[in-house]
Order: sequence, then structure tokens, then C-alpha cells
Amino acid sequence: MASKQVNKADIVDVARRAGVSISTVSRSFNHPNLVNLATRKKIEKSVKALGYIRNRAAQAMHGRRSGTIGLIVPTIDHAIFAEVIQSFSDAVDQAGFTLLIASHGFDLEREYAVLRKFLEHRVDGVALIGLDHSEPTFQLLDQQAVPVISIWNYEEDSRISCVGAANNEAGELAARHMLDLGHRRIALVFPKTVGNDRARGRLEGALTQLRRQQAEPPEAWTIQAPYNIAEAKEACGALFDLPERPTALLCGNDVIAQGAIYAAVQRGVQVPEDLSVLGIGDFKGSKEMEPPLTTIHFPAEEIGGLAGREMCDLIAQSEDLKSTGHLVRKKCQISLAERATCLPVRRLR
Amino acid sequence: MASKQVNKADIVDVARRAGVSISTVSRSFNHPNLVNLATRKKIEKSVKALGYIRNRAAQAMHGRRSGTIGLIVPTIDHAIFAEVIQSFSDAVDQAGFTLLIASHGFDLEREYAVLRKFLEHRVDGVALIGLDHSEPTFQLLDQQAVPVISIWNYEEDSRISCVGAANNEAGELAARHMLDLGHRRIALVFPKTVGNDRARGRLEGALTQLRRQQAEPPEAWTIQAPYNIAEAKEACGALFDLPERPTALLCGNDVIAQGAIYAAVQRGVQVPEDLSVLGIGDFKGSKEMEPPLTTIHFPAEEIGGLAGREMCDLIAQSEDLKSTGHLVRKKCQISLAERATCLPVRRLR
DNA sequence: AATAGTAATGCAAACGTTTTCATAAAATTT
DNA sequence: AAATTTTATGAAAACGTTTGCATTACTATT
Repeated sequence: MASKQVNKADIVDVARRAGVSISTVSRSFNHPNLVNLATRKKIEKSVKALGYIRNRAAQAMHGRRSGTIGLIVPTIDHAIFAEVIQSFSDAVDQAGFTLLIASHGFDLEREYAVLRKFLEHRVDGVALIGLDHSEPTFQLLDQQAVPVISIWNYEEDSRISCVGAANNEAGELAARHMLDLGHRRIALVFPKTVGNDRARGRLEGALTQLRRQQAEPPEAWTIQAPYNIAEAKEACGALFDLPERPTALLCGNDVIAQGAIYAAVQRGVQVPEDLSVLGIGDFKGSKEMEPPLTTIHFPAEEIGGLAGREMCDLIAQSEDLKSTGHLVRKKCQISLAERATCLPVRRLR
Repeated sequence: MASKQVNKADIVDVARRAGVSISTVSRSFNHPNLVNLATRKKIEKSVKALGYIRNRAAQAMHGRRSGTIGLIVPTIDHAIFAEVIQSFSDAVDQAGFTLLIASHGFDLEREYAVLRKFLEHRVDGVALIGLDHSEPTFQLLDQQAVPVISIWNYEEDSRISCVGAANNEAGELAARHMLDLGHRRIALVFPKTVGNDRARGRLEGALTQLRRQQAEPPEAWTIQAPYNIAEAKEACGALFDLPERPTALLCGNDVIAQGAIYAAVQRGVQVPEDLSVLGIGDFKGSKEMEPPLTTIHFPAEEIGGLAGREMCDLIAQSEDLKSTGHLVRKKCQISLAERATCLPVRRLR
């Protein structure tokens, strides 16, 4: 509506208007202490008048720093990732970085493509979710020597730096809780595990623990459900319609647990009286469900924030060129959130 | 672990290794048809060997295009925004853009700061949520003449291009449905409306409709709840404990509706028999709740995707410099999703 | 009063591309 | 066979910054 003339304000224009050289203008931005206060004021005024906005692209071409961090996630639209993304974003934002985000839809080839794209933009660092990545991805990361961090999973022998929790421990903890409550007829409902080390770790942890106590579920009781309430509900419904019903359901995540509970309600199966249901993840809202969901708490916000700060540190280090190249690994504690969907097994049935 | 030598591969290096000039290398990327196939192959080989990755920053300095789009949202960690972000991201991704994301936590001053930061990175376009923005934000946008689009809300006289739905219509539709079911004792539970035109539009639409039919709720029945199941549950709980209880609850969004239902369950109030509850938004999972939530459906994915494509178009147009500067507005249809939480009022009580 | 520092600034050379213009070689037309 | 067009390439000038080095004008030291 207004003038809308093409804006051209340049550092040169700013310099001219302020009656100084461009070096001085540049310096007044980057090393203000090196320039006289009065000069700085003049420049400031000139900047305001011209509506000048620094060009980070030009800046980046120089000092090797673009001021951006790339975050690659499987999907943004996911209760738990959204939370991690938010806290990661807040953390790097605070350090002045700008966040580039892309999702690959659980496709590791697209992940590689996105990584390349980010590298073209010369991100100062890259964050990935999980530790499952394609070989080309690892190689590219290594070759470009870009600071990188994996969020969400912890593994003591991870190939790249990581901040997260141990998913197998979550699975073990979950199974142990069920066993502690006396359950032996435990069904497992998990998402697909290919290319998803989160789910795989949890499932393996749970199975390990169950086997250890000779409570491995029959095949019919180990079912797969997508990350999606509706389909989880359906999958669990099928399970409930089986002639033999388990006394406990160990779900790979809270969404599946929620679906399971809905499926139970639909069939008049009482939770937790007739069936104990345990989730993993402690998604937002799980605590407020009715009945509140017993689950394994993952400190998503803590992980995201920690990862963000760690990412910034890594970048700062790599800048010092001391670049010892050593990996950093941070393990965040998970815990059992005992709420209302699990009960000791009723011996009589 | 591996070599990890500092990577320096340059377009110059590529050119040298391929035995051609840098112009040819650059051309082979940007206008492949202008360079001989054999030469292209040589360059390709050289690129591979050196692990060269183009520098978009340097590229951007030239042609005025950075290949990035900035998306500024109030928060990422929010069922509905996450969905919009995802589809917007997918759409711009498909067009080859890279997405910059930042959240401002519903603080319009931070929104302005983020916008400036994005502008420093020379984003090719900016997308914002909603139409409520500070005056400096609008001015900056106008002055920089950067393609901009607002996502989520539709207003026929919006100050910037927009793709979204009409929130007041959602409120009206919601109120009308309750009235159609015979309810007259209707309570309103909405989030804070300052700086949140989504909530404000909905509330106003609902009130308009209710007044029109002389069913405006008493003050005690118009309560405020934050976007948060736990607090919504609490707020609604207080409402239920009032001596006079409404027969219907019109909630500003599905999260609040969910909280309301939990609060009802807790108190033994039957939904929908004793109380009809209507949400707005149709969040993921609302359909699968037990009972499935009746709500006003907002096509979040459609809005995000449409906005993304529109953003790309806007950028393409602005590049043609024909820049007619006219705004584009797209209205997405909302609809009533009748499910199980609303019932015609019981006259006798 | 001469010397050595220090503070403030400017000049010009990077940075890694893209693109215009010029040129050479090859293909086509006359 | 000469003239013209087309195709393929290179040289060099941008693009908007940052920064090392040089210069000038002060201020402090002897």
C-alpha cells in the first residue's frame, strides 16, 4: 500500500550517509568497542534512517559462520518431537542462532538429501534425531567435519555426539514394572522398528527383561501398531478380541497406549481393573487423561534444551580449531510415572 | 575417527581439477544445457572426487535469492501448529526452499525481533501465524517489500495476504449448533484473547450468535482457560462446581474441550447425557477420543499446504518484478464434525 | 621536546559465487 | 569457399561484507 520502493540500503549507503568508511560501519557492528562512541551514534542514526538490515549471507561468506543450525527430524507433527524441537529451538535461539528445520518422514535417503541442502547453506551445526542414519549421511558429516549432535537417544558407543535417554532401559523399566506388579501375561504393542532405533531399543529392552523372567509373550501378543491413535485403537481392538486376553499391555509409546485404552473402553474392558496399560514417553496430556496414564517418563524438554546448548558448545569449540574431535554424550534419566492405568494382577480370573 | 581434514573444496578447486574455468563449473550447475555434456561429466567427476558442496550463501549474495523461507509461529509445541508447520514445510520443501523456523511464545515484540533476524538472512519470503501483529512488524514487512503470507486466519480486509479459515464463522457455527440442539444454558470456555485473533474471532462469533438468539451466557459462565489440558480441566472443574450448571459447554479449542470432559468424568458428570461439549479445531486425536469429540473441523493440513504453495507463488511473482503488489486471500472451509459429545438438550431436568 | 604507545579510522584485498561480454571453434547457410 | 549462425568456453566484474595493514592524530612516558 505504502511506497514499496525496492529497498537497497547497503553498508555503503550507511557509510556514506554517516560520513565514514564502510570498514568503520562494519566494525561498529562487529567490534563496537573499537569505534568511537560519537561515530557509532552517527552510524546508528544512518542505519535507522535508511532502514538498513545487515546481510548475513555476505557476512557468512567470510568468517565461516552463518549463524544457523540445521535440525533434521523424522516429522514435526508429533507430540514428542514438537516438544523437543521447541526446547531445542529456544536453546539455540538464545545463543543467537537461527534454526533451519526439515523433516524426512522417516526416510533415511531424504534425510541425506536434507543434510546436503543444509550443508549448502553452510549451517554451523547439524542436529539429528536418533542414531540410525545411512552410511552416506555419516560419511558426509565426517567429511565435512561439521559439528553434529544426535538428539533423543543415548548410546555409550554412539558414532556421533548424543544427548538423550536409553530406550532399551525404558523398555526394561516398563517390563520390570509389569513383572513387579505380578503380571506374566503381558502383550507388547509397538510401532515398526525398522529405521526407528527408538522403538527398537524399547522393544528389545522389554523383551530382554521379559525373557529373563520367562515371561516372553506368545507371537500373537506381540503386535505392531503405527504411530497414530486411530490405527493403534484398531490394532489393539483386534488383540482384545482374541480368545485369550493378556492382563497387561506394554505399549511402545503413549499414543499407542491411548489408542489401547480407547479400544478397551469401547469393548467394556475396564482399565486398570481388567487390564493394565503402560505407555512409554509421557506425552503432554498423558497425565491428564482419565484415568491418568502410567508411563515411562522421557524428559523431552530437558533433552531438547540440553542438546541445543551442547550444539552451541560444539560449534564454539570447533571454531577454536582446537577441535579435539572427541564426542560428547549426555544421558538423561527416564523414570516410571506411576499413575492410574496399572494395577497388580488379579490372581483369580 | 577418519581423516577429518578441514574441507576446503571450492568451485575453483573443482574447476582446476576438471581442467575448465570456474564460469563453466558455475554454469554447469545453474544452466546445464549451456555446457557440453562431456565437460559436464568431467565436472561432475571432479565434484564427487572433491566432495564439493555449493555455497548457497555466496550464491545468495548475487541473484537476490537465498532459497529460504522464514516461518514464525507462536509456538511449535502445539498440536495444531505442528500440523500446519509440517504441511507448510512439506510444500515449500517440494519447491526446493529451505525453511527457517522460530517461535515467539505469543510475544509480538519477539516476533518483530525474529522477523528482523530472518530478514538479515535474506529469506525470500516470510510466513506468520494469524493477522495480529505489531505495527513495527507490518512496517518492516512493507518497507522491505518481502513476500509475506499469514497462515490460519482468513479476513477479507486483511492487511497482508492470508490463507486460512474465518474464526468468527467457527464461533458462530459452534454456537448455532448448540442452539439448534435446543441448548440455551451455554457456557463459554476460551483462552485469553489478547494478541490471539484466533481465539478472539471465535469468541466474538459465538457471542454474536448467542446474543442474536438471546442466549448470552451470564458472566460466571464465560470463563478463561489456558491452552493446556491440565489447567483447562481445573478451570472447567470450578465451573461445574457452581450451583447452576449449564447444559452445554462451548470450548475455544479441542484441548480445552478435552480438559472439560476429563473434569466432567472426574465429577461423575456424564458427557453428553448431562452435558454437551463442543470443541473447535478438530485436533489430531479428537476423533479417536472416547467419546469422540464433536467439534468444528479446521483443515490444518490443507491450510498449511495451501499457504506453502501460495508463498512460493508469491516469491516467484515478486521475482518477475511485475510485483503488482496485490494481496492474495484464500479462505478454507470449516465444518461441523458431529460426533458423540453433543446431544439435544433434555427439557426436563 | 623527542619518543613510544594507543585509539580511531580508511584502504584494499579477500570470501565464493554468478553473470555479462568477448572470443574461439564448429556447424550451417549461401 | 566465404559468410553467418550456433555452441562452448573463459576473463573479469560484480555482490555485500570482514579484516589485516597502514595511516593519522592524540596521549602518555621519558
